Amino acid sequence: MQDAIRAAQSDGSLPAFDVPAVDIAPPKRPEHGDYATGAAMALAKPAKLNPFAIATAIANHLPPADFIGAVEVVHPGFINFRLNDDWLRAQTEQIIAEGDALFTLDLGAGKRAQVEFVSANPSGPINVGRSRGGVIGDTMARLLEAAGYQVEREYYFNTAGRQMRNVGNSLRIRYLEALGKPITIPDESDESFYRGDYLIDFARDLAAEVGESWVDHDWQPFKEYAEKRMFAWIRASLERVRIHHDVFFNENTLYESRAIWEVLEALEERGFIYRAAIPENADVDERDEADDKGEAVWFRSTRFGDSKDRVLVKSSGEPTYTLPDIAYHKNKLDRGFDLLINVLGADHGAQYKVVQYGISALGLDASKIHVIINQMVRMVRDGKEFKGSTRRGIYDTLDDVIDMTSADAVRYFLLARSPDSHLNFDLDLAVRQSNENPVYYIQYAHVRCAGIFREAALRGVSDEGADVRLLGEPELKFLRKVMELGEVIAQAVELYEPHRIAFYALELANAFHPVFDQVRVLHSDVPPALAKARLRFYRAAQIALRRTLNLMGMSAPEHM
RNA sequence: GUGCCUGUAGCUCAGUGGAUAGAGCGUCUGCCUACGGAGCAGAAAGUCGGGGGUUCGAAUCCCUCCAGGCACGCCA
Repeated sequence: MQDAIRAAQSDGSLPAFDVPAVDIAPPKRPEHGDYATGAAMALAKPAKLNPFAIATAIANHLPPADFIGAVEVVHPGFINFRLNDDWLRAQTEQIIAEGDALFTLDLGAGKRAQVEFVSANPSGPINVGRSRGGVIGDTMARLLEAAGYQVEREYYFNTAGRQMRNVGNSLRIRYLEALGKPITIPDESDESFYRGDYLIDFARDLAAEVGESWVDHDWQPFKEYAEKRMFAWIRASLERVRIHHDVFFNENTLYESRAIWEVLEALEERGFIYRAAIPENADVDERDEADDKGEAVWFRSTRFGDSKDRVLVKSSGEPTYTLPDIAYHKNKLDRGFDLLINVLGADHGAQYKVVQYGISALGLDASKIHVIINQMVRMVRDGKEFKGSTRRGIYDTLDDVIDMTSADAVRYFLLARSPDSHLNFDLDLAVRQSNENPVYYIQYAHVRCAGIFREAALRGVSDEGADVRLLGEPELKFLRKVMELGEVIAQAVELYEPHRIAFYALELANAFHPVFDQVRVLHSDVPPALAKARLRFYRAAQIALRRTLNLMGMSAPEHM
């Protein structure tokens, strides 16, 4: 397109103006072609010509290409393109040749990307809310791989804080309980006590393992035991939905390596640090409290537009969460990734801003870091929201939801929404309609392909030596949809919107089923040469469907 | 109160400044002597939360109001 505009300018068909980026996209209505652009309308002003004349000039200067069929210019100035039918038929062989690597792009060739997601501390089983970030992150990673990136999946966690100490203490109480020792379970108002049933199970196992030998131990070994068990559980739950991480990064290593203190020094050298009891821009209320507090170390985040400065080191000498968070992101950048993606729940969105300010304050390139903030998952049952509680037998753990539906359904449900959209997970619907949801519609398309090949094998029909030029219009319609996959991957990666693949999958299945209904392979009316060609087509279709399912981390079943 | 997110068909949600706003589910009407009917063909169903503005053109960008969610600690 841009070449055509330049060519038109150079021979005087169009006046001189800066050639803009041109959007070409499949239009909503099929009669408007396979791809269309309204670029001429946008150029009307700089070119000082009417849009139809511009569109005509561009169309006349388009460089020849074998994949372009008809080009038409339509009032008020749209240019509509149609793919060349023979080129499209030939794509059948191309799709089969590419196989499971179908539409692997070179966007990220030679580049390394890292996706950090889930990152839940091992204090309890993973819930559906966190799993949403898990599915988004893993799908993003799969899409980045398809775009050509070398991808690392990372899980960041902290086991040194109060949260895990409380888990250790809670397990210790349950352990003593399991041994029949006199103990008192803290009441509901004590939020430091973890009430989940799983700690009772852990305690029983531990008691069986070590007997009474731990009765005089403090919380520490209990914490370590719980941590080990919890991580094994979380990893196993994630594995059920085909999520795994390459690197588990312990925040503690940033303390051990003194990395956090180096970051603090660097910020200080750059003038972003001061020590005071209250922030420099404190309001009246805070001034009143000044006497009660010792001196803390502050980060001048207000220089970056933050509403207030942030404490990095408390008056007790202990760092807040913010300091290691900044150090962690510096660490990621130091590891030389070209692209860093961080999948966070909405409840961590504000904290991320401060990290971004910290990275900028260090003089590092914050533009390599991209955050996908996903909104909360609301669990709904009987039309009402509920908060999950394993103890009370109300399900919101990933395991529970998988058990009630399926791993594939969970992946699809959690993926098929814009991350910005609040997600209502209706348990009744997920359970009751598990056979009616889009997951099965998509997978069924793949199953139907598999069915054809089973039947073809029985009847001794093969696609060897097929002539794809025999394929008809219904098949071409489906191939046009397949050809959009590359653009879907590119957009999902460039916009950090992995949910796009889920909607594409539905469209692909939607394009498939009518063809299946209409285009028979193993029927007496179908001449052998045509049957071969059609079988070849279904082989390509199956590959495209499987590729799409794989990108979503879903299985491509042969039977249902 | 401030910041971020959301508001589109009965429900759950897509939608890139473009042409007549889409899908799944639900509802209604047809289609099983053809490779799996978990399917196909079709229909009904919309003040794109309200109001202004920018633009040749707005669900999309800007302002404002309304409604809902999340976050706003020397917690982690």
